[in-house]
Amino acid sequence: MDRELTERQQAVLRMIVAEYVATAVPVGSGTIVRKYAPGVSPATVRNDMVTLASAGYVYHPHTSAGRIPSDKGYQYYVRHLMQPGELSADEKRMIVHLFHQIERDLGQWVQLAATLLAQMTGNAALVTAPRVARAELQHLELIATQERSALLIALLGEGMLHQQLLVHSEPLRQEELDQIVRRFNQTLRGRAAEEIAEWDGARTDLERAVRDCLAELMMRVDRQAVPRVWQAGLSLLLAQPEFASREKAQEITRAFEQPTLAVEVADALIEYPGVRVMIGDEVRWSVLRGCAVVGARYGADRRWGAIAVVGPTRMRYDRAIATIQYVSEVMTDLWAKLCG
Amino acid sequence: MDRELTERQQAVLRMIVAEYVATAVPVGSGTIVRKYAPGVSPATVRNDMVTLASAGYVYHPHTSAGRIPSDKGYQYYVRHLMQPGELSADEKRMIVHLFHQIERDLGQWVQLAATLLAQMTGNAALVTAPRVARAELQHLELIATQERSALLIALLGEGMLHQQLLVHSEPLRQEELDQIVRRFNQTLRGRAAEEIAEWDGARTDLERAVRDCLAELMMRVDRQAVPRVWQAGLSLLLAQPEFASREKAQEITRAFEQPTLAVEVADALIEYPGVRVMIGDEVRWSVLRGCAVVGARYGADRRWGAIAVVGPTRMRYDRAIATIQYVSEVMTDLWAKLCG
DNA sequence: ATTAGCACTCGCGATATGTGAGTGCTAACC
DNA sequence: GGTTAGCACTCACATATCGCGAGTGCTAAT
Repeated sequence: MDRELTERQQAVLRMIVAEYVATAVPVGSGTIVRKYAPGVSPATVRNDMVTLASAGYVYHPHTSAGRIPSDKGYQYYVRHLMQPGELSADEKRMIVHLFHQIERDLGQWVQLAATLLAQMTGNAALVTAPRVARAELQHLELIATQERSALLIALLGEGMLHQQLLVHSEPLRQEELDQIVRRFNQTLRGRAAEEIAEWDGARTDLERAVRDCLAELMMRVDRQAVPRVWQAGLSLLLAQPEFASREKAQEITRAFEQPTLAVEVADALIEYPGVRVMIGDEVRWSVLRGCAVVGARYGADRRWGAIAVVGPTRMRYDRAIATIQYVSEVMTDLWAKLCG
Repeated sequence: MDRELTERQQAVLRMIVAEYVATAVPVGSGTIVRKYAPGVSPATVRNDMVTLASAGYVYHPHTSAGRIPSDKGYQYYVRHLMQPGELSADEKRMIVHLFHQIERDLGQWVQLAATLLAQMTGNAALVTAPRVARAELQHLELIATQERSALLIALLGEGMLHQQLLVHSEPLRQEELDQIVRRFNQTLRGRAAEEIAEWDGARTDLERAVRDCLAELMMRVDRQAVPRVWQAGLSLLLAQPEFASREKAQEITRAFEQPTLAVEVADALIEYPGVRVMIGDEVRWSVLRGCAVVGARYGADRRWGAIAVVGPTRMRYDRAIATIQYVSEVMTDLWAKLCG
């Protein structure tokens, strides 16, 4: 069953994938001959198709229809047949330009990445902000807002700001807070949530309150499996014939509404370097049944975020891979520049 | 044409709206008699229906179908016929509880509002973070991150944090930055972007760089018509029969993907106090054709955010209004507590 | 190994038909 | 005058039927 494919069988599979990705219509032997391989007879192509079908690379929805690549067929295509795509110089310029335009606004470029990926690939995109396994304090600030309350701001190891309200029983003075901030920053830099919670260097009630508030914030960040998530391009997905039926459309929309999905996808992508392609049963999330995911991590050190394109298995893999590859590189560079 | 409706005609309109909202099926005279008004004959109801139809409150899709409320009919219903709904004590408790659970995480409760509104009304929800017409500096912070770059953090009048990267030609020392921060906070508190840009109190290159960076950030906030926007419940909308067709589904999905929509809706809601109901042609955004919007502002002073429920005109208006009413109150209280 | 020939399959769109919920109208009724 | 029974009429919707044609699988010839 699983014996080697001949040259021509591989070519036929490649053609079937290319044609089906482009048209979403089952590909018949006639179409192949007409468009791709003049000089061979349809019957010959049909014979190869039978081989491909019995090996599980293609199938037909019913007897008198053309062939459709199976998940296994797409996997084989991506691994052995596809010639790697490359973004045009113009596109690369545009990407770099867009990212550098908003270079200074840390919050926005993750959202830009999602929009960009969606537009360039014609599919939906998921992007998560970088996350560390364990939050470490990088810098603390306290701002008095009302008489007895202050805003506690923590810059954590992953380079993101987090905030929490601190309410105290006594009136607060900004100078007092500044002093505490200075001491805490000197002493607690690089510490994790538990270490801060157990730290016994707090001398006053207020210091203890700040310590507890900070520890609580960091524990929340640790616990919270939901870093900030961006997505884009759901409407592009709904335009694909795969999601023409109402159930499918609702299913995918619901899937995109739960932020946990993006987080789980990101967790998988963060494990290894490089672009990862998941097709069919390789996509382990049941809500994404029938979808393919192309993604990669970005960032550095142990601070990784993830970018991904989600679409039907009938997808321009070459383009998706090239886009993910390039955007993740640009973001990694930018990230290095931004937070050392 | 526009003469007063009789008691019974009003009752019939109310029944048509109630039944159509519940079932989404055109309402016939038989159904009305069977379910709501035993003792009257279908012919009588039909006569009233003719009156309602010629006054423009109802119509039928074709001759031999039941009646459907028109936009005008819904408007009349909301203004004259509907008995105001009220959330149950349990629901109120739940809302307050959920908001207080995350009370201290300023970033999350706007998102919670969206999810909550969507779930409680069965429609999509839009929520914008509070926004001021003109950004005013409340507090500044600078954190050295790399040798020549620092993170500039500004707490602005609307109570939200904004950040921007500051890159300098000379190495930066945190103590130096702290001094600048102290001076800037004393001098520039309450100032707007232009005032800061024109401020000539900066003495060193670094101070000038900080001033320019801060002014740039605040101008960006001013310029940027896009405050942070949350949405939820799109999948609930797609489950409604109004969006069963592919075009409708794509149209509404695309509408929700552009953040400008939420901003424009919010701008309209911020103008007046109280719950606002927009139906049919009262909804001025073409992408929301055929939709109704129930929304209100929240916050205080000149710092308003907006919450809104977006659904088909066939909507449980009583419930939507009660929910918006209550949630906006809770959020306004919370807001007052959080940022004075 | 390749190809021409051919009978066969079956989804799809077009057409026809029956059904029934619901209407509008008229005339009788209270 | 408002209300109601009676009745012919309308029209979307569901179901059944049918022809078309793209595409297959098999066989036998090259």
